[in-house]
Amino acid sequence: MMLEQAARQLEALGNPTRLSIYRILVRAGAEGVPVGHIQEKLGIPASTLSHHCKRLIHTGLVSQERHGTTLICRTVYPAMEALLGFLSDECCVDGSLPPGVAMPQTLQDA
Amino acid sequence: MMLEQAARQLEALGNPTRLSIYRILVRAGAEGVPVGHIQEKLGIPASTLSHHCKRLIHTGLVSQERHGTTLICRTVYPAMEALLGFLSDECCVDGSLPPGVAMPQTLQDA
DNA sequence: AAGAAATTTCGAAGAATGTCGAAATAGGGC
DNA sequence: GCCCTATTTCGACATTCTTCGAAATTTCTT
Repeated sequence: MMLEQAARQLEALGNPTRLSIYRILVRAGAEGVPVGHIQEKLGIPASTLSHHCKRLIHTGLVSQERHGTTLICRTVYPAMEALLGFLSDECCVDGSLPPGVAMPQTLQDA
Repeated sequence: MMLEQAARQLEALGNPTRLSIYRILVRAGAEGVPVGHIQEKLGIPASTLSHHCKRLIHTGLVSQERHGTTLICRTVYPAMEALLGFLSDECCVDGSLPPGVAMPQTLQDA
């Protein structure tokens, strides 16, 4: 059930705070970002941040590495690529639309 | 805040049942799929399915069209592309990894 | 207009989330 | 060993999900 895994990761990203964290990490690249820096940028309590980080880590989208007293978070790119791949393959997109698709209609809300 | 919108859509996809629904719709293409057919495939109560469909529709990822007594659901491809675009741009991936990324490490769990 | 078919809306109940402060842990430096 | 910094863990509480049956709605058919 690859779908279960994908759902867990999508759910993890489906929270404004966690998506913000993830974006910060992706943009930081291989260097990674100390938890403390993320906290400064987001301005949220450490306990809340820690909770969200744990959730991201648990799904395999993010990894952590200790450097002295600071914990550095990093995007796990293969995981991200796998997720995007799932959405593109299992669910298509990438230009090769599924059989019968005729360049769809627009719609924006929420 | 494009991020808010993306988070809402990711959250919508971050549920196994809804991701299954979405996958069925994407694979069906422009034809779309009647709610009843989705119910048969998933084998869940109509009220539950209706609830999940509403959620997907509310985020703009899915649209509905009436055909007599049946309601046909369809993927809103532009929305999907926008979401994938957000993940690829705001968060990169597509080969053009962010500054400093050196082809990452592996990691799978959860 | 009556009846049947396809879905949605309406509660309700239990499970899972999101947040936050206080207290506990891990690592380094003196 | 003690203190300081960086984070996590531990409740706790309010909010939002998830599910489902029963009843209401919409539309077509006769």
